[in-house]
Amino acid sequence: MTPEQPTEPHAGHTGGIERATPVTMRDIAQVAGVSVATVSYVVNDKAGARVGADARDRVRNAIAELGYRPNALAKTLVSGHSKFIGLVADAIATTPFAGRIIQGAQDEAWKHGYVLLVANTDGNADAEREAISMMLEHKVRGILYSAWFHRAVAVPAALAETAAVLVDCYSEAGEIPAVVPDEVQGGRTATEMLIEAGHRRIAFINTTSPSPARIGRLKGYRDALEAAGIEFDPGLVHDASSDQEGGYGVGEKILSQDATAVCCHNDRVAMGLYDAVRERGLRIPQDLAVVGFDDQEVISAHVRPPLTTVALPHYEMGAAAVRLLLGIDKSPGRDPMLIQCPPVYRDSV
Amino acid sequence: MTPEQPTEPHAGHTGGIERATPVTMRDIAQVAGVSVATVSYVVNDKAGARVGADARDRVRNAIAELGYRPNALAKTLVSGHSKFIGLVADAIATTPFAGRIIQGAQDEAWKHGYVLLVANTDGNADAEREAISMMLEHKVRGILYSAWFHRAVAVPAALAETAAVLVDCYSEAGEIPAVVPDEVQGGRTATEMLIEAGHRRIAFINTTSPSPARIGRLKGYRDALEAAGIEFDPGLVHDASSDQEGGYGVGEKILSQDATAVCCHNDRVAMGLYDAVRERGLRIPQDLAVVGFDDQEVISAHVRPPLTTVALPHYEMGAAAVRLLLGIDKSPGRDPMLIQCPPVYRDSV
DNA sequence: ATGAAAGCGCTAACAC
DNA sequence: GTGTTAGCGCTTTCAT
Repeated sequence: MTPEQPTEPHAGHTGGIERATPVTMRDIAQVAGVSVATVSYVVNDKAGARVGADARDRVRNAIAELGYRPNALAKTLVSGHSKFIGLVADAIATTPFAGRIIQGAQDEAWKHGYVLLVANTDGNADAEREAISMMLEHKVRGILYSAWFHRAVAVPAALAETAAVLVDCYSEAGEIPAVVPDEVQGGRTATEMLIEAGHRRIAFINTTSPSPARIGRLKGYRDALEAAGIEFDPGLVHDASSDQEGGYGVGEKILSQDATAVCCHNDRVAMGLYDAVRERGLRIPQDLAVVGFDDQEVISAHVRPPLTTVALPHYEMGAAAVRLLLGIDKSPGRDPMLIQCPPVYRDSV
Repeated sequence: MTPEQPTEPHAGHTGGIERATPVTMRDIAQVAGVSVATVSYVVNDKAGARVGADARDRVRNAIAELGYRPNALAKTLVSGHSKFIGLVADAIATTPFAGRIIQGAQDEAWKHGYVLLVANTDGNADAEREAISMMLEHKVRGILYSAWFHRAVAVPAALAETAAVLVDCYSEAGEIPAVVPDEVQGGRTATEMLIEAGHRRIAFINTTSPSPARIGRLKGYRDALEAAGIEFDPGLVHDASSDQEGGYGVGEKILSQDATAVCCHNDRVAMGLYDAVRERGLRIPQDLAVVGFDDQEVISAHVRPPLTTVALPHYEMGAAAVRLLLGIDKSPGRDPMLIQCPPVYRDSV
């Protein structure tokens, strides 16, 4: 050990729970009696790098002995690009939905050697700016900007500084690629499940808030009706807030009609409707067939009877967004990429 | 512009959605006609660095003009420590719980200038090893290892290589600091809400799976009973699976007893119990008062009547873990740090 | 008040 | 086959 090579490496962090001992390539080189270049070659299994078997072994041993970990940050400095993908979300915790986007993105990113840098912003513009700025400073490969429910968003200007993909949201201008659920297909699928079960008088509970879901799912409903030769009856379409209370509230109106089935805006609405139906001593699906939307598992899989529904493809959107970002999938031009909402068959139809 | 300074910066990434133009400190220095050292000083507002007002202005202008962003990675290389905190989760998407841990951790980390590197492992040991390894290579300040429900875990060996804190789980050996919910206090609080409402015959639905929750909450229940001078009746304690089906299943048994109130293992159990109660034409809370546990908002806030419950402090656990990791809070020795489970008053009591 | 230069850990020419 | 060396973008002494 030469005197210039201090035994004591740089002091560890102070405060908090501690750790020290950063073992570097130089340390390995020294112990193995080779140059850092050689160490680099064996660490990276460099193709076309001719390293002697003995040297290779000595390096391997030294690595095992000293517990060497390559410094990904230094690597990044050299190569110019990091293995980070940023994900800015407006509400990680509110619903399991954001979680599924994160998981889809993370799994797909992982496959390609990338890691997720996540930031929650609660929709706060300042937090958003800061988050994006921090990601940019960390030289992310790109940024996924996600919303927890499908809607148009005002894209933060800083996003233009890097590759970006919108997840479960889109920019009206269409300047940034987006991945969103196929609401129309979802609405159609939900309705078809009912039609296939023989229903002809199918009510539709729509949300009161203007959104792609409101427009798209209704269109899907009408498309399905039309395809089945069933005439659309506007009287069967009801607006309600998109939660349990909303579903419970329109229950009476629907039950007083001659509908035999209902498409609900989402699972929560269906859950409220269940209560209304039960209160009147009626049964699902015998007296009224119900289909939900979202496949919010805590609800749909466990109400009585378990709810037949259509799943919102959050996981797939996260994954697709990463593929788009990485150039593995091709962007479908200026229009958002539509992800299918698959049917989930349970017992309410 | 000297010939050695190519106008065209390093080629951007290829494939995927592109971006280029990494503006460096050298570019700024050149444009501002100063040295990189000076640029560094003004960028970091270095205390005690004497920079002329004119030079400072020129640098500022150049930064604005060229759109310079400091390279956080290079900074890290120099300083030795990064601003990353790793978060390894076993199930980001399954429940909103993991999301709340992430959010708590991320908010607290953010406050101290740290960013979260998240990895999902689905409980897969290989994925876990890889995730931790990747975090170590990125020289994280420390790692948060979290479970989505409170339990003992086998701590991956690699965790020993860095600062680590367990979240919503603990190691039997106690070698790593942990942050967990105070199950006993939670059980006591739940029971007290009932006692305060005048109930004396209080049933308790426990989970069938062995866990700190199973043991702790029951103890809290008994503590509360004892403190109120109510004798513990083992016949009032029922085991059931910890979901809606479980709650529904024990409903009949409980209703056939003379209990006037029930502590449920969690909100899902309570939701199932609601169904059983309703089926018999009984009302909550008039005929039976119910308290849940977890405060799983989609359920608790929206069943009819809204459920009085006790919240699992996921957000706080995430935040506390970060504070522990950073040395802002002190670790309570070998025992896990207990986080309070606060009561949430709604209408089922 | 400002600049030159060393060096953080690593990769990739290019020597030998 | 293996070593030397020049950076990657930045911070920080130490001169000037």
